[in-house]
Amino acid sequence: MSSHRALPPLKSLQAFRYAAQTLSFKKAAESLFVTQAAVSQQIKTLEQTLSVELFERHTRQVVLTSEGQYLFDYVEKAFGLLEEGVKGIMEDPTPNTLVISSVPSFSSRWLVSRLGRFQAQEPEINLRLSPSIDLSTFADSDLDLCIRLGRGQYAGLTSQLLFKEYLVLVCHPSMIHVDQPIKEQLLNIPIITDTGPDVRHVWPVLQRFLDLYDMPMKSHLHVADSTSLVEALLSCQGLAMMRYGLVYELIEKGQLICPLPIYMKSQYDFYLVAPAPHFKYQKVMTFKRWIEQEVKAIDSSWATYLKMHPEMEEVRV
Amino acid sequence: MSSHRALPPLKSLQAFRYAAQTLSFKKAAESLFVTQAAVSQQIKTLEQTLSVELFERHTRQVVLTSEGQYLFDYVEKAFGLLEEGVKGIMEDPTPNTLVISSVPSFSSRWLVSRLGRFQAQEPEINLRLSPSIDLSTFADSDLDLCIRLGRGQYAGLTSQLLFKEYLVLVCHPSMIHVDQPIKEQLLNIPIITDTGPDVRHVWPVLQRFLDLYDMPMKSHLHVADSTSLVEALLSCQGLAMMRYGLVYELIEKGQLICPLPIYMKSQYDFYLVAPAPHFKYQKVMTFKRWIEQEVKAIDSSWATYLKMHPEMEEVRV
DNA sequence: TTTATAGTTAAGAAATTCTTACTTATAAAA
DNA sequence: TTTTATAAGTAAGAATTTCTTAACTATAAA
Repeated sequence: MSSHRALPPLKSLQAFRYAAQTLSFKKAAESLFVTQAAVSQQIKTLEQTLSVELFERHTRQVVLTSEGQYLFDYVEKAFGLLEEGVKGIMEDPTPNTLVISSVPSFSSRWLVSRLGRFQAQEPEINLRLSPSIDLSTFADSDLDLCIRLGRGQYAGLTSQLLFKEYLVLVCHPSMIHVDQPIKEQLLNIPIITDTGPDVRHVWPVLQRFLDLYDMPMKSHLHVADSTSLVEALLSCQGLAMMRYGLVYELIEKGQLICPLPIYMKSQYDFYLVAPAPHFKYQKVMTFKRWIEQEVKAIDSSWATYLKMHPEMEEVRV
Repeated sequence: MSSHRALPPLKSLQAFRYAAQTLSFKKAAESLFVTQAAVSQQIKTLEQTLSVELFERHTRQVVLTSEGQYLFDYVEKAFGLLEEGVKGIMEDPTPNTLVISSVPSFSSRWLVSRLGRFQAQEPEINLRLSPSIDLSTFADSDLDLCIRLGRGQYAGLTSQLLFKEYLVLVCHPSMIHVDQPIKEQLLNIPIITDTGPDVRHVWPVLQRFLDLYDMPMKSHLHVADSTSLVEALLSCQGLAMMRYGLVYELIEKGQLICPLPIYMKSQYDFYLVAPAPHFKYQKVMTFKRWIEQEVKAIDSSWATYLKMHPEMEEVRV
C-alpha cells in the first residue's frame, strides 16, 4: 500500500484547522495573520480538492459538517504533533529560566533545601519549581524537566536514572528499648502509611520477618503525604516504610532509627524525565550535573550505612 | 499557553518527511514529483528556520542527526494522520468494489453462503471478502468495512450493532436419550471448546446448573475454530457453547439440539465497524441495508425458538 | 430602513516554491 | 591514477501558489 495519496495543499489544511477551532474564518485569519478572504479561499480550495463540503455556511457563522468534524479530529492532532515536534527541537526559548516539576515528597524532603545552593552557584539561572503535574503538559507548557518516581519508561520522553531507591523501616529511637525483645515491642507500635506505591509491602514484610503468619495488620495510621509521615515519625507516632533517600539525614543524625536489620530494593527509582532535546539545553545540562553531584551524598550515605550495619539484609516482597 | 508557535513552512516539513523516510533527497524528490534541488532547498529552509541541523551530509547519502530523528518521529506521525483523515473523507475511490473483512466464524458459518444473493441483487458491486485483519489496517489498505465481534468500542472508528448474540449449549440429538436423567448423560459427554472469548464460561455454567460444585472439568476437546467446532458437534463428539446466530439453522433443522433449557446473553455482539465516512459510501449503505435485512432472520429465529421453548431461562456468569 | 458583520469572489500583487544549469565532493570503475 | 557516475548544494529566474484589495451578498441587529 502506501501509494501516493497526495495531500491537499498543506496551507489549506492549516487554514481549515484554525477555522474549525474557532468556527470563524475571520478569527482564523487573525490567527494566521492574513486577511479573511485568504482563509475563505483556502477553505474553498480544500473543499474542492476533497470534493467535500466541510462547513455549513450560515450568516455570520459557519459550522462543521460531519465530514468537517471528522477531518478536524485528524488535522488538529496532526498539527499538534508538528508543533510539539518543532517545539522540542528548537533552541531553548528561555535559556535563563529553568522550570522543574518534582514529586512532592522529593521536593519537600530533599530538593527545596538544596536549591539555594544551586541558585548561588548559578545566579544566571532563574529557577522555578512547579508542583507535580502530568507529564503530558510538556507539550503546551514551559516545563523544562521533571523529577519522577517510576520505572523510567515514559512514552515519548527520555528519562535518566537519578538514583536507586531502598526502602527501610524507620521509627523514633525512643520507641525501642534495646534491652527488651524487639518482636513484641514492634507489635505494639502502630504502622504509619502514606499514599506512596510501596505502602502495600510494609505489612507482608514485617509479617514474614517476624513470623506473624495469619495475623492481620494491627493499628494503622494513614497520612496524606511523606512530609506528614516524617513528622509523625519524629513525634513518635509509629513505624513506617520509607525511601532511604528521603530520611537519610535524619538517620545519620540519630533522629530516626531502623529497628529491624532489613531493607528492600524499591520497585521505583527517581528519574529525570523530559523530551530528548531538553537534555541538550545548557541550563538543563547544568542542573543535571549539579543534581547528580548532590545525589551522590545519598548513595554514599547508603553505602556507609550498610558498612556500619553489616547485619542489614535485603528482603524481597 | 498555546501561544502562536508559528510552524516552519509546511512544505519544508513535508520534504523533510520524505527525505528522512528514504535518507535520500533524490528519492524524496521523486516521491514529491519535484527536482532534487527543490528538496535540498526545502531542507535548508527548514534547518534555517529551526536553526538546527537535521541531516549529517555524507557523500551520496545523508543521515539524520539526533534532532532530526526526534523531529521525524513527530512529522511522520503527523503526516500519517493527515493522510488518514483525508483518506477517510474523500469520495469513495472505488465505488464498484466493496472490501469487507469479517471474523472467520461469522464468514464461514453465515456470511459466505449468503453473499451470493447479495451479488445477484447488486451485480454492479464487485465484492471481496478479506480474512480477518487488524482494525488499524483501515489506515493504509483499501478495506471498506469490518464485521467484528466485540463491545462496539473501537478507537477512531464508528461501529453499528448488527445483532445481539445469545449463547446456548448444543449437541447432536443422538447423544441425549430423553427417557433417561439428563444430568448423568451430560456428565459423560465431552465438552468441546474453540478459541472464542466465551469458552471460559461453559464449565462454570454447567457446574452451577447441574449442581456440580467442586467437580473439575472433565474430558475436553479443543478445536481451532468455530467451523471445526460445528463439524465436531455434527459428528457427535460432544457438547459446546455456541453463538445462536452461528447454529440457528442447524437447530431449526434438528441437526443440533439444546440439551439444557438455558442460555446466556453474550458479552460480545456483532458490529459493523469502519471509519465514520465509510458509512456514507453508497456501496457500504447498500451492503448495510442488505445485511440488516438478512440478519433479521437470526433475531426472529431466536424469538421463535424462545416462544416454542418457554422453559428456556437466562443464566448469568 | 439602515447599519454592521461575516463570508464570497475576481483580479492582480506578492511571496513561495520550483526548474535549470552549474558546482562540489567522493566512491567506484577503468 | 584517472575517469566516470552519483548525490547533494547553489544561484537566478520561471512558475505556481497564496495573499490583498475591492468589490458584492446575505442577514441579524439597531
